[in-house]
Amino acid sequence: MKLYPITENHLYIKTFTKGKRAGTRLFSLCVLKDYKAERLRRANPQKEFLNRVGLSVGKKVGNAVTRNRVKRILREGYRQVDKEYGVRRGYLIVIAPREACATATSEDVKRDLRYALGKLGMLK
RNA sequence: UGACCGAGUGGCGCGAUCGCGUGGCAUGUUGCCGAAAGGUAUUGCCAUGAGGAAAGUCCGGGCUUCACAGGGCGGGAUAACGGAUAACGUCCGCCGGAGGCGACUCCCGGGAAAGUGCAACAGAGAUAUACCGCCUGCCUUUGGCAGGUAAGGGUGGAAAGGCGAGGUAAGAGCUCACCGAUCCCUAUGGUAACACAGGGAUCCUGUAAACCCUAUCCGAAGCAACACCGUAUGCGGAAUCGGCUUUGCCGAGUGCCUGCCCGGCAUUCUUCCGCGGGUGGCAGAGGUUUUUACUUCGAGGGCUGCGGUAACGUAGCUCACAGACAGAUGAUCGCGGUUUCGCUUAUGCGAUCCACAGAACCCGGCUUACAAGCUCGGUCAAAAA
RNA sequence: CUACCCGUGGCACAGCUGGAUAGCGCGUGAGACUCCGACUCUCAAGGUCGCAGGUUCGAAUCCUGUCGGGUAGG
Repeated sequence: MKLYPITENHLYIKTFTKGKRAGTRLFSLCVLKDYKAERLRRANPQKEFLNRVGLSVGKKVGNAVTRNRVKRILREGYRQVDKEYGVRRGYLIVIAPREACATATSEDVKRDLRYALGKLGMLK
């Protein structure tokens, strides 16, 4: 199950302003229904709905090495949560880490992701 | 043993599971996005996948385009000397100066005698001067006026090189000896800067990291360069000329060469330019080949030999090494290593730490950041022998 | 990638070109005024001029390097 990134800036803005939010100590997470989900489903050979995940890591988090590490841990955490609990498909998900994320471990990130996604009713 | 100086190395390792980028082979769909060019998707296997600074973007080059014609002005950079190099503002050696007991370190190190500018306050006076003082003359003699003087006082960062003798009314490089500084000549050493010795001339404040002068070098822009493909529907901008002796010439306009001028090139028509898409550039370059593959070259890496004080050069062998575009290296576990701490006779056990930091066209340097650990060479001091 | 700007008391700025006093406003503290506050007035404290080196008699200012922050263009 590969992760599809969000590549357009306007989708980030739209998700932040119109989507549902859930915040934890480590990050703030926004979810919005994907209008192009049907098209993405048709492009996929399995004909499944997909989630597009965007990571908005600001310069406040740290230097380039730290920002890359935060993104890797978040992707790994999302992958494991999706594998163990199952995330509902057809949504745009934007995750904006806070500064505390720079020192967090992967266990912390996974736990917070599960909490935030569960709060928004995204888990099956 | 302690303190210190210089140079270099190093950048945690191995294994298992899950996951990611790129390339290849197979598998698989005739799907999805797009006007087109083109792009993209499933699964499996194999290969491969960040640094010494990838960073800052401070210099130099390759590469690409501009018409890779020219001249002048302007602008920028460098600054003892010799060498290395593709090139450099880099590196090596060396000279001079400064610092240190020493190993050694530091220095934007041309010209102030081409010209201009500036030097607050203090001081009489800041590039030219007479406040006190000294001397001479005159007068109406507690003193005043005129002239001479740069020795002494005081100010200042700097006051006409220092000191002694002669000289003088008093003085003064005014003259002379010695010393000092700058320049020139000769001899010796050195490729040279320069050193040392002798002779001559001059002695004139500092500042060029003020303008400037001298010598040398530099065309401009940058991979968002640029090339090719596509250009449906569009958006923005420029021009739609004039005269004559009419297949043309001249003027004018526009665009470009260049920041400006001269000079030049293109164009003047239903056409040109810019923007919006994609692929390449892009993983060193060239050649042969349908591909695979082979081979050559180089400013690539490693090892060895030779030359050179060194930077470096050269010969042989060997290796082939990331390439994205929301941006790929991570997570978990196990074993081991390193630092520190605690317990322990030792062994050992437990905890802890492992930095700075992420390629974006590519190289050579500089600068900055950096946890331990390790190696080599040298200096000084103390003690012991 | 290229071009450029700014770092000065706690805060926002001037002074830099053309070198010689570090200054203004707000804020802080004390005092005066008032029955008490506010306003106003007076006084005071508070500055390695981002850092390091250099030029100079003398550097916030000039030069070089460096650190941090920011702007514009394609």
